[in-house]
Amino acid sequence: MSLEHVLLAMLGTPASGYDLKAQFESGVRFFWSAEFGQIYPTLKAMQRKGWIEGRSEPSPKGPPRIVYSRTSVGTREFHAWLRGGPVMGNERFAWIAQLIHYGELHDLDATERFIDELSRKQSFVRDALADALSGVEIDHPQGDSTMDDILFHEWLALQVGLRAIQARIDWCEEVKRTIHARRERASRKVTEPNSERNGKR
Amino acid sequence: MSLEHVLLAMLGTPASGYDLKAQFESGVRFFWSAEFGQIYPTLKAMQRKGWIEGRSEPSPKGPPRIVYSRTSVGTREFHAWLRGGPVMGNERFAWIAQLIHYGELHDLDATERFIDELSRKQSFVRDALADALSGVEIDHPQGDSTMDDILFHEWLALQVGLRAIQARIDWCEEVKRTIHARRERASRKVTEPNSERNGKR
DNA sequence: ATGACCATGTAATCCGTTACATGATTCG
DNA sequence: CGAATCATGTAACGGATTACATGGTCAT
Repeated sequence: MSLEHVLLAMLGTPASGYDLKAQFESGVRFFWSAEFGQIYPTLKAMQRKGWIEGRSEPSPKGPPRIVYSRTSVGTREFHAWLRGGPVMGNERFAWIAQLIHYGELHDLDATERFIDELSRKQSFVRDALADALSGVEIDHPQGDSTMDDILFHEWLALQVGLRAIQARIDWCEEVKRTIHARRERASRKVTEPNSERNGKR
Repeated sequence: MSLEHVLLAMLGTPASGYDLKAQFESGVRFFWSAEFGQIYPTLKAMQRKGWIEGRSEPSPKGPPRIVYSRTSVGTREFHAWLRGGPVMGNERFAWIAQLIHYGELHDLDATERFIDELSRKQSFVRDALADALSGVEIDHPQGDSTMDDILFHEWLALQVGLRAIQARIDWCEEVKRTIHARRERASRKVTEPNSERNGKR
């Protein structure tokens, strides 16, 4: 289970389940997320395994918090997870599966709307990532040489996230132009039916 | 549930559960996949809803096949799914979560090995995607103008998949250079301790 | 006092993987 | 004969989402 290891990673500095959820919402959310319904039971399971330990602390607002921290066993487990090499999940891209079959609609306008919405949705994520990245880069205008190891790796992760999403957005813009040209050709075929021959197979 | 809709999309041409699994293995596998254990029960559920209907056909090799095809109800459901706009799942990238926390190891060699393996794994997928794409493009050297709607959209999907993965591979290569420079600086700090002052925060 | 936020938790449900069971055909 | 491929299915398990329950504080 990867969630256990992701939480273990975040518990390098002690935090409660509530804190961890908040961290998912702000920043890590682009790469991973989880709901309370999964977080709380998982933390208990990790505690049973001896990877983390929790102590109850009074909270100024609301009920007492349970703040978890990694044990030495947990730290060893976490480092083993890192050194085990990249964990590549079977990612599922429903929107690409949709696009593959969009041709069945024979409606280029619909395809364009689809690409437009895709572009807009991804731009939101891109903007958030770009903000996070520039937050790091204004503090370190000479690049990574002034960053410590922790920040350097966080910066790398932000970079690769931004690159991949920007590549998809660029592709969206390019496809819009391709669609315009294709629609041009299609309408010319209708208005001038005595041209060569239409490309239907 | 997206799997139902993905199967529905694929059943534009009739197929058995076994056929659908084979389609996942070859091509669609980069964007979506499913196991028999999920495919067969899902097909039955879709049949109960009236989205598809199956008829048993004798098979030359092995037991009789159940070939499913979309009903008109299923086709309407499928088109509604397409027109509902891009379905963006909460993608989970465990390897980015790993990378974020890799700084804790304070071991640049380990980071480099991680990036190397990431690059190699992704290159496999890239090569397969590139092959599929060139298969389309050697039949259509003038670009999309000679493709019908179906092929055009399949070509778009292959393109965006390739672009995104290539962006990540390019980033890997760039990071390797960054790491070399960083290691250079780190070793110089050790051999010439009387330089400016080291960048630890 | 109403709603927003703090904080933890359980239960129902669903999605997905793995393992297993069955049995026919074909090729070496 | 044994292995590979064809073909369908069930059961057990694990992972993830959603909904619900509880109850405190704080600001409007």
